[in-house]
This record gives sequence, C-alpha cells and structure tokens, in this order.
Amino acid sequence: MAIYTANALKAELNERGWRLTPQREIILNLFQNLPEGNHLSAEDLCNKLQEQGDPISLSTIYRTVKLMARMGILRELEFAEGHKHYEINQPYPYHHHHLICVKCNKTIEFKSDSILKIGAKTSEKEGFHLLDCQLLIHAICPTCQRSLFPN
Amino acid sequence: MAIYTANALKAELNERGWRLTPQREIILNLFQNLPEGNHLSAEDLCNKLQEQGDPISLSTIYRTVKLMARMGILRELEFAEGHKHYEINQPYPYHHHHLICVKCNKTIEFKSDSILKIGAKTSEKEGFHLLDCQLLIHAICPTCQRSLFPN
DNA sequence: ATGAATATTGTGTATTATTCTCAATAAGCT
DNA sequence: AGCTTATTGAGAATAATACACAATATTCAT
Repeated sequence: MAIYTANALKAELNERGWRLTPQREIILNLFQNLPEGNHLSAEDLCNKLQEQGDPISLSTIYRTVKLMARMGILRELEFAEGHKHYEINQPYPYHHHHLICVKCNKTIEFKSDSILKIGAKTSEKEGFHLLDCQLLIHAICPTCQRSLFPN
Repeated sequence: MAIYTANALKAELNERGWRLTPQREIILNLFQNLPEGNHLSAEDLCNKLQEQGDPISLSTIYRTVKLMARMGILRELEFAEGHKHYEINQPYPYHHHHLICVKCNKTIEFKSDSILKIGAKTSEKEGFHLLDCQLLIHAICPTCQRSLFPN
C-alpha cells in the first residue's frame, strides 16, 4: 500500500499555489484504501463517496481527479466503454497493465518490470517528467472468439 | 507501407456475414495512404474525405472506424483531448508507441520490439486474440515543466 | 444475370461524459 | 484576524458518439 499522507499532498499543492481541501483529502484517502486492481469512474467515485457519508459534487470530482492525474498521483485509464477510470498510481511491483477484450470489455491485469524500464528510459531520453506508463493490449477474449456473429 | 487490398478486406468481411461497401474501401485506402505517424479523429477523417471528393456521413465514419478497430485493421488511440484517433495498424518496424505531455498534448512516437513481444506473449497466455498493443506514457514535456503555474 | 434477403447508409435525434459559469465559501499568508 | 484568491457546488453548455429508421445496395442462390 502506498503511504501518501495528507501533509505530503498539501506540500505539493502549496508549492504550486494550490490548496489542500477536505474534498481533495477525502478523495485521496478513498483511492488509497481501494483494494488493488480496482479502478473507478467519476460516477463510481461520486456514489462511493455518497455511501460513505462524504458527498462531493460531481464537478469537484472531475476537477480533482484530473488534477491528481496531472500530478502523477492517479492513473487515468482509458478502456473502451467511453469513460475514464482512475486508480492510484503505484511503482513496481504494484504497477500493472491491462489486457482488454474489445468486444465484451473483459479486463485482465498483468505486471511487467521491463515495460516500466522502457517507459522510464524513453521519457528520460526526451527530457519528459514521467507520470505514468501503461501497456494497453486490445484483443478478443476466448469467449468472444467463439461467438461468431457478435455485434 | 501495408498492402491490404480491397479484396482481402472483402474476404474478411464476408466471412462474418458482412459486406464490402465503397465507403469502407475508401476509408481503408485513405488510412493506407496516410504518411506514417499521422492519426485522424472521426471529424478529421470526415473533412479529409470531403476534400478529396468522397463525402461520407459522420455516422458511417464512426461505425466503420469502430468496425475496423475491432478487426485489427486500425488502432484506436486515446490521447487526452477527449476524442479518439485512428491510424493503420502495422507490424514492427512500423508499429509504434506514444509519449504524451498531459499538459500540452505534445506527442512523441517511438518504437519498441520488446513491447510487441510482451503484448503477444501476454495475450497468447490468456488465450486472447491480439489486435493491438500500445504503450502509453503520460508525462510532462520540458517546456511545460518550465512553466510553473500552467492550468 | 436476376431477384430475394438483409446489411449498410445517411439524416436527424438522443445520449452521455465532461467542461464551464458564477456566486458563495474557505484555505493560506501576513 | 483579515485579505486575497483558489475552490466548491449547482446547473447549464458542450462535444463526442450512439441510435432509429426509411431508403439503398451488396451478397448469395437460382
């Protein structure tokens, strides 16, 4: 589990002239306590927050999640359902990649140290500051291969 | 350059009970003649087709591009602008990956044989039929690193 | 070749994720 | 404690994509 305290978040935010708010802290906590492999859409996040008694507006959720992705705290995952998913961004060996069936959206996670190395080396070479690197494999799962005339 | 003839497309389509239409053939041709590294959004594609004297409706474009991605003919690229881009899907050494600045969307392409191998091995292991594999690196480019308070 | 069966197209409309606007509030600095 | 201004919440606006359906065109069997 990552241990990313509210204070660390505050320091990073303040450094750029931004502020730590209860909403941002709550959202960070929620992601940190999410079991590995879970990823949430903005809507999912909104519901979960409501359930746990910390309702936060959808606007703020969208803004916060985007901000944290840009800070490298969250990973922005683009599957094929038409909306983004977010999860906490952790280093190897928690870091993982996704194999996705383009027909039924079934998703399998897998890990790879060497991909992480390639990502780091590539961004360094270009002078970029690495935030996240993810291998996205689009494929057709065994079940969907068998169904001959799906949509 | 890939040489993927209209006949090959027709064969693949008919095999599944689908049909080759002039629109599909035109769209395939356009992508095949696109210089390496170019990728188009649905809107881009619509404009380009209009310009070249082959107007095709936006609905058909969305349908065709989705179909071809599912067939493995096109790659679906998800950058951060909020809409998808498409390009022809080619094997190594044409196959490439993307390093993207999350602030200004500057994109750098790079190639990697080993990623392709990891993608192939992973999908094979899970019994998936590989369509496309792309490493997506989110980072901050040198220019945006220097600008301290950008959005 | 011809015709029947049905996949595909184009037009317009609907949907859905995400962003924007703006007044009210609250975090951070002096 | 007060001032400055970043942030929030509510709702409206935007934009990408999907959908519905009548008209058309491709395929396959004859």
